[in-house]
Amino acid sequence: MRLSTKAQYAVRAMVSLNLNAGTAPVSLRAISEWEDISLTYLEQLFVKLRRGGIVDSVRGPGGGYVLARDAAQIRVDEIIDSVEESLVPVSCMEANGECACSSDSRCVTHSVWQGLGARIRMFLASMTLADLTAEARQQIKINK
Amino acid sequence: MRLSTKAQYAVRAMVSLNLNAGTAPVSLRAISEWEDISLTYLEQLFVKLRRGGIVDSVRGPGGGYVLARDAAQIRVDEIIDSVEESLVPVSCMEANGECACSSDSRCVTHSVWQGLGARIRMFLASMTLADLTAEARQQIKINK
DNA sequence: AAAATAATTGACAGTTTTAGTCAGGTATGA
DNA sequence: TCATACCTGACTAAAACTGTCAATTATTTT
Repeated sequence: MRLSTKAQYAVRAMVSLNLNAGTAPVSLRAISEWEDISLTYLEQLFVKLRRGGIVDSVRGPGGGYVLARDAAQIRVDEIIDSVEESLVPVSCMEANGECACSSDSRCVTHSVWQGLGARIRMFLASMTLADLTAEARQQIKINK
Repeated sequence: MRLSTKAQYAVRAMVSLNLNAGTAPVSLRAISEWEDISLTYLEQLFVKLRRGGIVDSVRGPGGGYVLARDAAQIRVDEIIDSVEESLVPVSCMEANGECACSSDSRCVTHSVWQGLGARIRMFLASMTLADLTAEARQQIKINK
């Protein structure tokens, strides 16, 4: 029941992006240094985040990435969805909650996984990037 | 964010065991046939379930496995713990909630994972084997 | 126009985990 | 003692994870 580092990195990178968002776009190189994540790996993640409508890219010198919309409108589950990490706990079950199993007893236990998946989704959908960023600012202030 | 098949199989096998529990112990061979799970794989799982205090084994001819205590006293999270599937969503975090990370921003996102882990645990701890078995009986009745 | 910057893409590879199988050994009841 | 059933450890094929590398395209600055 592990969340992949891909998902963890994506969320961290997004917090970092928002923390350092000024008037100018933020380059992946900068995030790479701040967060100590491989630049090329970040590139992979941000391609997906862009396709997912989470960020917009700005090309050329001084370019980088900016939030596609307000941080308060970006939910954590959207970030994880974008990098293609399934939040459904079992493989045979689709995002809509349907299942293609034959065995009876198997589908009984499925109600458990289905309920679990719904809780996970609900929790991650209840948090926005703005929440996390505010928490991060608080944390940094304490550590000073 | 997948639950391993190990955990899924363990829960299914426990439901099957409880469904078919009479006066005699239930053999793994029987569960293997009912649930279409490899016998040797089941053996691996039940060694751990026994060590986890979920089931007791009865050796010799006519032997098999029985519940170590009443089904209503066996929580789903205990079953999953027994087969050694971590319910904590990130690797650096221990079951106690502590984390050994250095980066500040990383630990900010950790509060998210920590909260998520707690929800998962809470949900799975709220369900007992008796609940699942009752649900299974209901399901079987409907399908008839 | 040229150069520099930065995003974009696709192929590839090492490592780890998963999901089992296989070959035996050990304890128990009939 | 013999069949049954549990117990153990080693082993393996396949998949997923976690990146790296090389090359390309687009944009802005000089």
